[in-house]
Amino acid sequence: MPSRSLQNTHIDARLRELHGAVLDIVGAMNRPQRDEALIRAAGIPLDRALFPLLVGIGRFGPIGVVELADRAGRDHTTVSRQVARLEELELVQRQENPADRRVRRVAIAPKGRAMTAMIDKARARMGRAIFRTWDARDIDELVRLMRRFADALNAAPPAIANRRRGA
Amino acid sequence: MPSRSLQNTHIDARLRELHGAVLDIVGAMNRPQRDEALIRAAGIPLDRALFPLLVGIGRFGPIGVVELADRAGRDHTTVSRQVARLEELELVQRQENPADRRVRRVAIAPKGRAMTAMIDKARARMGRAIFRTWDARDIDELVRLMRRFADALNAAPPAIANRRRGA
DNA sequence: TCGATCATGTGCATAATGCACGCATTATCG
DNA sequence: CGATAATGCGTGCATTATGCACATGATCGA
Repeated sequence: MPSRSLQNTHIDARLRELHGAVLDIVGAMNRPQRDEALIRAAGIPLDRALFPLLVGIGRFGPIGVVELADRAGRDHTTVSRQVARLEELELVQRQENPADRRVRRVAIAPKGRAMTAMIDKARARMGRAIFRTWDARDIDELVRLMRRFADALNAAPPAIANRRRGA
Repeated sequence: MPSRSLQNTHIDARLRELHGAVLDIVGAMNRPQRDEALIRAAGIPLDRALFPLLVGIGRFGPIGVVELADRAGRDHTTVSRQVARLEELELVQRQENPADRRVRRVAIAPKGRAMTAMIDKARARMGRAIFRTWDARDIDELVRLMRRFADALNAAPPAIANRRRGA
């Protein structure tokens, strides 16, 4: 078994590569053209700022405003306003929660569901194109390891990284 | 060999899981608390908007404003202004490029290098904590597959996804 | 050589963002 | 219990980030 310092050297080198890959992926996701292409594909005009929230609500909803804001990395007041706009567009709806009447869970509305469905289809098309040449085993491994990595990231010590969902 | 439709079914299911993991990772990276914790660790106060650019310049610099803007997912005019502020703070410097005098390559300055070095150290600490319990093989696979995934994402057909660096 | 393309930057109007604060509800603890 | 802290949400308000239109200088291509 290699020494601790050798292990760290190995990990540090991999960490640097990993960071590069994460930056590329985050960059790709943050690119507004991406959203706009998907939005056009969905046929409904939508402000760029609203798009990630709609996707998040479709994916994780019904969800509270605070948690949604945490996911989006924005202040909850900002998200609150944007959710209000999404509600005006009838893409989502806020519903009272009898169990805890502090939270107003935001759920996707039929119109919004239709939109996220088209977006999902576009994403699936893109994904199939990307992974066409991949071994099934590599795909499975990518998914498994990225899931594990994401979980570890969100469970990381608050002092260095960040906390999540009160967990 | 399974039929094409079965393959697609399998890929679609994995794609959905993958999307979830990507959202979690992007969410973690976009969380402002993360940046602020790292900035505090580095000891120098820095606007949140400037932080990702400084990291990007430290990582990919010397780099042109347009390419940097593309990576950040912002308009190049916005990035141009923010780079100007970073230069005022003496964290980066813009240098003329004799080979192509249109571009002013942005490079990290000593003061900025010191800052990114501290940030890198903090990230490495976090990374070691996260991967402490991982097999070396899993780490290697994660890095390899995420790199491949990131490359594929950036090479994806512009119509559906996005283009990158004029490529 | 000359029009197209590219990298960069400025003026300007707009939209997004976050903070301070308040309200209502729930959790905690003596 | 009962008081107090903590949580979730939303509004007013000031600030700033952002993007578009546009201009300039440089390079490329035919």
